[in-house]
Amino acid sequence: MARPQMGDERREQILAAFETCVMRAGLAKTTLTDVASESGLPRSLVRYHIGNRAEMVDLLIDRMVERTEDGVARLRPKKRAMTTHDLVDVLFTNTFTNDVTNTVVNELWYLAERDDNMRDRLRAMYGRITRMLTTQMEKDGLGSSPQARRDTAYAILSLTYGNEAFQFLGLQGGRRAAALAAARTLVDTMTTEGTGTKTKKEKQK
Amino acid sequence: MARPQMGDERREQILAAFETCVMRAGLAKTTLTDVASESGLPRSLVRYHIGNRAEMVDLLIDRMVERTEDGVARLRPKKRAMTTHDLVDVLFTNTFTNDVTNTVVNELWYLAERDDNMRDRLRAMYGRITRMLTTQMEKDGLGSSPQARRDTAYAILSLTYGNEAFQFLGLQGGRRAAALAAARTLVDTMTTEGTGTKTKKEKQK
DNA sequence: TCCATTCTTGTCATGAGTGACAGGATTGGA
DNA sequence: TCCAATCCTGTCACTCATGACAAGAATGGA
Repeated sequence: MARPQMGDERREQILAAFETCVMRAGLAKTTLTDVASESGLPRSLVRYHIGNRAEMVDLLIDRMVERTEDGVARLRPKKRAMTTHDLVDVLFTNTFTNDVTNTVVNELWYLAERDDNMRDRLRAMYGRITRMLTTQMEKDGLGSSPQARRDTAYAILSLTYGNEAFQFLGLQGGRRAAALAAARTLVDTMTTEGTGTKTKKEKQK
Repeated sequence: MARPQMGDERREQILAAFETCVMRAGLAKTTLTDVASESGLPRSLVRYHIGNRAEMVDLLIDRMVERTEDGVARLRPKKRAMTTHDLVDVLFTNTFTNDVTNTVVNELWYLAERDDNMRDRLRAMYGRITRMLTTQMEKDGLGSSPQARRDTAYAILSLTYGNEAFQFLGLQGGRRAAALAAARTLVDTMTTEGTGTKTKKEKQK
């Protein structure tokens, strides 16, 4: 062949610039020209390596979903045995905490409003987190049935997501702790497996 | 004077059309031409009555905030005395349940991402709901301190909001009940006022 | 009737964003 | 040296949304 291929590097460079632009102005308002000047490349070169705007957006979406899924997956191998409480803690402190990823993921939610496929992808993403929670609960002997575990996991995830939204809104400064405490309460009030007794007043050892 | 003023009617007509367009395609992608053809008016007439695009958007925002606040305010005079549980029920079943308003409010959240003023308005809106909750809790003798009440109210609101998001996502069909149950649990696990006795348990701190 | 006010129509210039493409430059291998 | 793949540059035409405005129509009061 001939000239060495710069394609991958260029694409990376362009997508990074794209992210920066989206962060600054939002997806809808980011133009090819913006991305070009942000990346220091002429627009035609961006077009050459990335394709048209739609393709560029698709690439960004893949990138974001992949990154988030990786983040979620990395939670699991937490060295020593993990309790449901630990997992909940991690959800509140790590998962939705990265500004740049978060902002772009918000864009994905916005897209999902009118894009079935995007909705599916998000659903899969959060479904995975839910499953991770229920699995952990089961390991810990929490919940009287799969249904009960799913319910609580769903509530916790909702709480996490809503908290993140209001946190961003700046509705009071330090309310994250309150949401976390509430999530812990939800875990504590689950019935224990087998016995069917409630742990309501039981301090978790 | 002279010709009768159509201004108000026209503006109403236009804003209604605007809403429909936003519902269909999103705020960013809705053009003056879209609104015009949706309302059956020529574009220049839309411009005459509404002004430029920015002013039109401002009007829509006012309209949405006002409508939501009205909806919230209307929760209060619920005939007979209301319990905190009732209020929570209403939050889950009534507040975030109107498709058209909801979709547009979502747009407001999206705007808030990069608009300080919008963020302030949303904060005020949800702050009002929070206050309504804490007030009711106090009436019912729930919570050991204003701080505790605010914490729980915040958690419940987060839960409500997150649930609404996932509900929209279609993450499982009927999980709304699970979120509501969780919210009720949070209320039930509050300490009671004055006596210092616990409703169900107390292990927090 | 006249007229000021308000509404309505149609058209234009401008600018932004996009996709397309012709042609040049660079590079490693035959 | 030559060649072919790959990368890069500059420019063009097209579409679309916007703001501006001139000119006309309707209407109720003086």
